[in-house]
Amino acid sequence: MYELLNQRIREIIPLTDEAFEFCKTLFLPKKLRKRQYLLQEGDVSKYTAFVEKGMLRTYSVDEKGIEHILQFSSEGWWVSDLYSFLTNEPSRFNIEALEDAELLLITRPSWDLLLEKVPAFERYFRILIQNNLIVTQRRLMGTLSETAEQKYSKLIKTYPDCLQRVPQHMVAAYLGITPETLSRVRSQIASRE
Amino acid sequence: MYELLNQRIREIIPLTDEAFEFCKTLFLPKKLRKRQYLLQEGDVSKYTAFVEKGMLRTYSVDEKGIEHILQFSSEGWWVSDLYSFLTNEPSRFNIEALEDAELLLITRPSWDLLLEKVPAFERYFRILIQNNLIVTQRRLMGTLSETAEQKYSKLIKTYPDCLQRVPQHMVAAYLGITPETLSRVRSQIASRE
DNA sequence: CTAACTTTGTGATTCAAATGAATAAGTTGA
DNA sequence: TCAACTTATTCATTTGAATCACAAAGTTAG
Repeated sequence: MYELLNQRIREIIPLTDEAFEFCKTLFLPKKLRKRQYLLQEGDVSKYTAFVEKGMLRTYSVDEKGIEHILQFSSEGWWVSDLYSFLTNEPSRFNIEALEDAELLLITRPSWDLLLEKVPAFERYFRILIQNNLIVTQRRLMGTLSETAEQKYSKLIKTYPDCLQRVPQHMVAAYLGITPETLSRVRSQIASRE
Repeated sequence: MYELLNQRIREIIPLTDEAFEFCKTLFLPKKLRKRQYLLQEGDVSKYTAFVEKGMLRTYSVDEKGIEHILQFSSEGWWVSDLYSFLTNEPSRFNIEALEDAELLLITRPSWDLLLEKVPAFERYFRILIQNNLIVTQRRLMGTLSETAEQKYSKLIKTYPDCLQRVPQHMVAAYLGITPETLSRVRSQIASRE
């Protein structure tokens, strides 16, 4: 436990052992069974979580009852509803474990303390959020310009592993297409080879 | 000049006058005429710009030649292609002045220096990027779940001023719909009142 | 001032993907 | 172990928005 967290942080910022020991004290280990929720719509996102093991999805449900997936989070990634975590407003998102998962949770007060006591973490989170912004901007532009097939093709190139672990109808909910369309796209691609 | 920058920074982080004086030395004032480009596709984004005056758009052109607008930037906002600025890779975006504009430019080396000498700026940019990520995530989810009319209605609620300054076909390119569809949506909304 | 260009609005037609419906295979748990 | 649920596929039909085409009003530069 904590090895992956340690490793991921040190890939981005240098950190003394002492600082990491302090960091560790702020996290709360938590296990989730498949289909358990880290966050449900209407609740406040009390924690930001680092994923040690497992796979989660962050999704919202629109007025027609259709689910839309914001992101999948596997080992080494962070997950929360940033807006709710920062403002204490109720979240519009659900965060659900798709596999049994092991998480490290940090509360808002602990997170503030971490940023205050170890200012290098301002840089760490700035870079993390920056990278997230870049991929989200790209996904947004792709959503506006690409066909269903192009979106799927790009996804299998970028995250081939994710598709092995996630059911197809959730991949469709991530791409913003119906499961039927995804099924058709896949069979078309397959027939061309 | 610099008053707006000063004000916007101090809304988010406290800063000594000395630190702001240093900060000022790192920026290069630049005027753009309407239709001039700050960045063109294929070039590296050498600068991040703070908008003192005017309105710009950041857009990309897809393989069919259709323009898609990532963002509009008016007074008090920052603009650049973050990815290109950080990696020195050629940009896929164009940044164009929609009105005569006054900018404050900062290069990557100066930006690094600013972060190094005044670490509070790590926090400033972290918060800035964080807010940008939140609105981009919302826009992405809206793109996946909303109809053309819902997207437009939300936009006029959120940025009513922007619509006064930007031609309709660019609003359409921002929403990811055609100018014809936008025209129809507008007349439908108007006829309902 | 006016010709060229930009911007907005409407109509007819087309198209990609959604919807609705049915089936079958795979998985889960009592 | 077998019923209940989940998942993936394939069909016919519908639909929201794109595309094509044109007109008219507004703006700009020489």
